Amino acid sequence: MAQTSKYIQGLNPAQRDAVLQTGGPVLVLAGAGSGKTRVVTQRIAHIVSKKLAEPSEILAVTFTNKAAGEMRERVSKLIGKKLGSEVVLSTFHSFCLQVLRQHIEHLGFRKNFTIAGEGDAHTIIRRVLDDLDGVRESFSPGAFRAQISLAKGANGPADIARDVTDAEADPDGVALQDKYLVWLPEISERYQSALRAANALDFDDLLSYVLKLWDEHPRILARYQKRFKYVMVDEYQDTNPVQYALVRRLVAKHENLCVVGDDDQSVYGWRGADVRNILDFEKDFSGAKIITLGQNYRSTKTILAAANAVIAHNKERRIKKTFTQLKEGRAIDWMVVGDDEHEAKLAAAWLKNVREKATARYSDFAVLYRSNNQSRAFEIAFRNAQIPYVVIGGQEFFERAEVRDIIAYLKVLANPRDEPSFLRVVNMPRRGIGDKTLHAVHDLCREQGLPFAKGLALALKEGRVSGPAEHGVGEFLALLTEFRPRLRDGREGLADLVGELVQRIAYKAELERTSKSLEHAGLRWENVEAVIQAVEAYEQSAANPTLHGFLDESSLNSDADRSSKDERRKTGVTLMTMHSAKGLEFPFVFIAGCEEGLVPHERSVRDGAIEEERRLFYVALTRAKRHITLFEALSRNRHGREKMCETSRFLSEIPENLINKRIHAAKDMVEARVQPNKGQPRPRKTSRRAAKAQGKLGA
DNA sequence: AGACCCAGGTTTTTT
DNA sequence: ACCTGGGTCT
Repeated sequence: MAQTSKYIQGLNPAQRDAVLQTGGPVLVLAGAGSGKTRVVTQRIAHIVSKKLAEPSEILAVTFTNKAAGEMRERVSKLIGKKLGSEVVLSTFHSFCLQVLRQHIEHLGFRKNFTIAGEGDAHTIIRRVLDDLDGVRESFSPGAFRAQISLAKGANGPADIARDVTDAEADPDGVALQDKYLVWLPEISERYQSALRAANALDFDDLLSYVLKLWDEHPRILARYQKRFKYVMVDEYQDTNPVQYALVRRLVAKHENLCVVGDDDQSVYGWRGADVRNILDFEKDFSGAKIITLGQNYRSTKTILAAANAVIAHNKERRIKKTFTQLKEGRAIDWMVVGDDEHEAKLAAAWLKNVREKATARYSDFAVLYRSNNQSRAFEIAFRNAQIPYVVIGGQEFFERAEVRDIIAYLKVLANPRDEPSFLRVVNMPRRGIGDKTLHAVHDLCREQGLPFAKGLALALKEGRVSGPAEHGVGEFLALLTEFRPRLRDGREGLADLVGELVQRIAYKAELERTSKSLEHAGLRWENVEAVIQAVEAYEQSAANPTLHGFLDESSLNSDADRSSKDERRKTGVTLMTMHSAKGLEFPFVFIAGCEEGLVPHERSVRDGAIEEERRLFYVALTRAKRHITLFEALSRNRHGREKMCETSRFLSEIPENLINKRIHAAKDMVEARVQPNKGQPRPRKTSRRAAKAQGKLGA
């Protein structure tokens, strides 16, 4: 140990290599459960302790705030709180936001720009489509939004242009659903200029504008290159082309780049992640060292063998051997059930059974499914069986209408040009300001390049606002003029001010007026109170709290709910999608809906994305430490129709000796299965009832 | 402005 | 089945 760092103790040889290999580009291929986070954190500690760099000269990038938080905690445990806090450890987006808060004026934005969330982006696109004849009727805003985001993450507008030229060159070759590509450049351009006019950036802009900044201002880039002697990227298989380009620029000087990831766990291709980044690493960074962390510390031999066998069917991958020294464990159980209801009921009974036999806690179990709507049956069954549970996913806190209302007020106060936010609050609560007034003001602003609030004031002064709107406009302007300086000068508490603002607009009364029931209004009011609490929490934690600081944090932290969910996860069964399960582990994992159409999903089959679906199934399997139960339904309620299902192809890829198949469904249904589509027509109810009756025998 | 009705769509999610 | 969004009527 004489000359090695104390931070390599207790590591296996591969992990040690990864920690010690600090110079030059390194790819750490970290199989599931191979102690990846441990390697990254110890590597940072090693660099600091060997004085290879100051903590502030190390940049570690993750994808989620949660991952960043956990990593910071673990680094702090190793090198102390003070040094730990100096390491630049953040998500791609928050790192880029910091860069832009300093330099955005080079790109023609004002320093007080706001971030347009998904809701804002949607609103802008809707308005863009309204201005274009005939587009709104044929296409939904969502399709454009998704496509624009993809293009911006891919390589900027150039990619859109190329797609469209292809489409125009061969109009007949374009599938009907791709016809909207023709509209894309126009809409994309209008969307971008609307954002620019609003002095706002969407999430993709945060990244691509940093790239632009660095490319147009090499001296700014040089400062960052010089500062960050060591750069690490977690979950590298999830990076998109823009993120790849950012990393590439940043490390061009020192070339001390360490990326960590697992190509077999790349499940975000549909949102722009490019597996080639990890597959081609040594081509992109010459002289790269590749270190494989193959030892799995999580799962039994059975589970790992099953997962390995499944993933071996993929062609596009780096072959890596993963192994475990843990014991054999119990065979995987494969439950064949009648339908989705039966699936959930059997799962509940089976769960209780396993919990008792293994003296496990509810929190040791997770139910994983492909799509969120599958949670419903489990929620009902678990409630009936008195099994505590938490559903992860669904609507995010900051996307709820009442929360967005309050945030929109704050955004307008922070950035008077923020048009989507402005339009959201100008007549909320009702002030008699309708379309007529807004159109007039909008034109005025466009003519003179004024922020909305200024335009509103001018319109009022010039008598362009008439009738009931006049009073309302005056009231609204008074609100802005009063609160803007008070929020800006920082003499009063932020949370207090927000509370006062909410009072002033009589928001509680507004909720009571617009809600279906008083109870519903109460729930929504709780969310408003939660916003104020979030402001308070931010004020406590930030060194120098500002309104912008809070808005930035809440934009980039849409999962403010997360901590409360994490708390509840400690007491109950976790219900979530396979995607959200990535990075987590549970002693007992139930995988629901192992059928063609769900895993792999029918749309992925159509798009030819089978390998990604297989990786998703692999992720699901490798979440389990002790035991997996697979559920397969013979028929399933899809969009209100009962449909016969076929077994997921992935189940046949698991060696038979690792599986214990049990048929719980009614015999006649199993027989009907032999010829799935030609089976004699049978009233749906009958088979359902049969399945239910049989369900009681389960477990 | 708000209630009501019909049509369409429906994977995965973070920032 | 269920939710959203848009259009229409009061």
